[in-house]
Amino acid sequence: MRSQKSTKRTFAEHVYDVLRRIPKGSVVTYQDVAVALGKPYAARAVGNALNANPHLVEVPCHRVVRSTGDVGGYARGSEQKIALLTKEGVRIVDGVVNIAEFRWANLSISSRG
DNA sequence: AAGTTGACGAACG
DNA sequence: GCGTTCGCCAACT
Repeated sequence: MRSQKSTKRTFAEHVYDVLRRIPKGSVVTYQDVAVALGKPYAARAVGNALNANPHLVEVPCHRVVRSTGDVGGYARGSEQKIALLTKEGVRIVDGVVNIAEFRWANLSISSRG
């Protein structure tokens, strides 16, 4: 089946596809998502993509946090983002998550797998 | 086509 | 360690 990323679609669409690979109880940084797409410097573009938030319920956008551990922002409010992560088992303190513990390392797209 | 914006990141002071 | 500045990329106007 190859990866469908060959399809034109916007950069944002690829972002949503990557977020769906994030398991419950784990989080990733904007940079990790950008790297997974092959653009390690597109962290801002990733954030911009999530800003549109067209699949708020299907894509776990709340599992994306900043490299500093700060939960960053959320279309529904950072409070909601923190609440969702906490309910999934992610430990958040003062709006900051320990990415050293919860950061997901298998974010690669892997054409086959 | 060109300029502005933004849920970021790293470097500088 | 904290606050500010520059730099990157894609989408929107």
